[in-house]
Amino acid sequence: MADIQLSTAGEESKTLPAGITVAEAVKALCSSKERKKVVAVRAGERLLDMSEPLTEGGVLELVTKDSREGLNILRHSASHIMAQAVVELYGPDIKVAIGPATEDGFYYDFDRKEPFTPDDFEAVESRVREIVAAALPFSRETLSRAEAIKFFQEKGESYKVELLNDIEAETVSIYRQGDFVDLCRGPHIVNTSLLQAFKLIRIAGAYWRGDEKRPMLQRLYGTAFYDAKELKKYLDQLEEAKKRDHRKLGKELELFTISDLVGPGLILWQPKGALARRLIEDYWKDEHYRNGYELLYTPHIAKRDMWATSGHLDFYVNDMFSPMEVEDVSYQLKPMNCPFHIGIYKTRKRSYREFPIRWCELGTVYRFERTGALQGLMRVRGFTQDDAHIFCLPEQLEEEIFNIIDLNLHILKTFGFTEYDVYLSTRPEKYVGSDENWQKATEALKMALEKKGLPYQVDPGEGVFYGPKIDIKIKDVLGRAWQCSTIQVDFNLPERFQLGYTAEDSKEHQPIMIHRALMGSLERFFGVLIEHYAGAFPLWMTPVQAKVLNITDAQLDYAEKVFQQLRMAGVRVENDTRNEKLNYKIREAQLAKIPYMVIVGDKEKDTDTVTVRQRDGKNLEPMSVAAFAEMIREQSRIR
RNA sequence: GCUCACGUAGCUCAGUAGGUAGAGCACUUCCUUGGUAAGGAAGAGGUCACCAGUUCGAUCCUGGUCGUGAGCUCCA
Repeated sequence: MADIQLSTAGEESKTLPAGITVAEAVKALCSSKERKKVVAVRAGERLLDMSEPLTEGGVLELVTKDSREGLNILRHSASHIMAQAVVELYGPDIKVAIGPATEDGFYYDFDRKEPFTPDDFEAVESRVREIVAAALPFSRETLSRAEAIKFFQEKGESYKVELLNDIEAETVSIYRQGDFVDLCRGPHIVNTSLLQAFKLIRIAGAYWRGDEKRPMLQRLYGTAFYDAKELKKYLDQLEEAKKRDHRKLGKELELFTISDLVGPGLILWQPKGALARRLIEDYWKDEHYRNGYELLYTPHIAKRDMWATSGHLDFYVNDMFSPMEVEDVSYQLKPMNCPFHIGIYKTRKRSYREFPIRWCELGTVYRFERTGALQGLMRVRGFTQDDAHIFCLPEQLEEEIFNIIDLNLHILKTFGFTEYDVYLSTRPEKYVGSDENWQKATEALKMALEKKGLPYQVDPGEGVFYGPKIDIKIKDVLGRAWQCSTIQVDFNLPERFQLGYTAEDSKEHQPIMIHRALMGSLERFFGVLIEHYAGAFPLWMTPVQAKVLNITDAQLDYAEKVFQQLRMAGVRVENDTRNEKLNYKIREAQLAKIPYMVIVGDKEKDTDTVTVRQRDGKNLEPMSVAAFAEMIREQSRIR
């Protein structure tokens, strides 16, 4: 065979014999240190196993263990190994479906009559370890689609046959390790011994191909890393996330509750949570006032006819609560605030001179969610949107978007979120509005993002049917992403409600409408905040800033005086005058994550001072009550 | 909604070859007046989620309902 020219990215090419395997090529091209980290290579579009022969010259892009892709390869292989273990353990009456790598691990779906139990974990894990110890090579074979269909049909693997029927290519690949054979594009690790750090995480049901009309399969989730330390880090992070779970902290800190009395997905804000929410709302309102918004209030129900006009009955009924009859008229609990704001817009004729009109509302909406979807504060049936609608001229669109992004990032920053993923969603298949408008609006969103210098990803076709949108997913302190902010251009509602304004030409035109929410849902955002701060809120939004702790009953009167003085100075303060030891009181205040403990004993009483213990356990120098109040005021200022 | 698991005092959890229950914390009272993460004692508190069935008898077994969790689906 002839020679071919191969090189790795950025290096000089070498002449090597055609038909050489990837492993041999890598050996020839890379240092031994580099070589150890390589698990596959990318040649053009394709990822290649180490064992694949190279017949054409070109540039090989190394896929290393420390890359995302390299990790995905390991995890994908891990799913095959787990499937092998399961098939070997639970016999021939089990069918395998699919087993890809995911964001933080992998899964494999099985069709098996008996449910897996946590006890099976042990068995599967130890079987996996045996397979790993056996260092079985992953071998790749290619065959025609027809051959593959025949092969899997004979094995009774009907899911694989179905997959094959949907594949268009005439040649497919299968991978074999030991006696386990799976339809797979690859690539895979060289042999099973590379799987050194793995763990089964959980069992769950999953529909075949995500379709609830099709059979429910059993999905085993696991995760894998090249390095045991990485696995430990991941498991520790899961542990940490569990500690921060807003449902757990919400209960412990008495922030919110969900009661059987009231119903699932409906949030009861307890005094401390309600206070934190008020502080968030006040901040939000102030910030909006400063940015030229006007505040609105609108009701929770409206005539069903309105929802017919708005189009919600056509495209949103499944997410709405059932209607109610009032004096023979049908009313509807609101799933969105927009039509109400339109009701206010339509109170009189509007002039272009008024634009942009910026109206905001903390509007509580109700959406029907299937019981299985509900989750703490994160997914509920009644929630408050920090909503706003901006009515503007086409030429104002870009600047308005820019201003919204600006305000958005500013507010997120105040809550400690400075990292985000930004997505621009473009026109979906089903849409309303003219192509020209879509293009203009998408362009305006894009320009605003670029002017702001925000890196973003385009989500083609993911826009809402009525207009393109920007979504901002914030990253919390554990690096988890939460979708909160959304900015959407709407061509639909102005048309449906026949909105107009008189332009310079004294003719009627249709305004552009922007919907946007920054925190998204106050409930969910609060949930994210609880987890982000692990319940230890910053001073400005913590419900209790300080707690007065007296040492003995001898200081009861002084403690009361200090407490009153702080309260009058605007400090959110509590007074713990119970007949308990200081240690005990400190422990409780600490667990309640109160930023400052104000300790008053005889020493303080005699000198008219307080000793302040911080949440981090450090003591401040004794100071006057006035000085402490001033310190709190200073530190509570939002920058 | 679907699959699996779970549902015992305010909270965290024990428990019972099926004979109507227990701990720690919290709560109340008393003793103690103690300087930086739990002082001691006593008391009160539960139709063991709800409804049916099996049984002489069910918190425990069976079925259903409701709720919770993990996913699927969906999304603020």
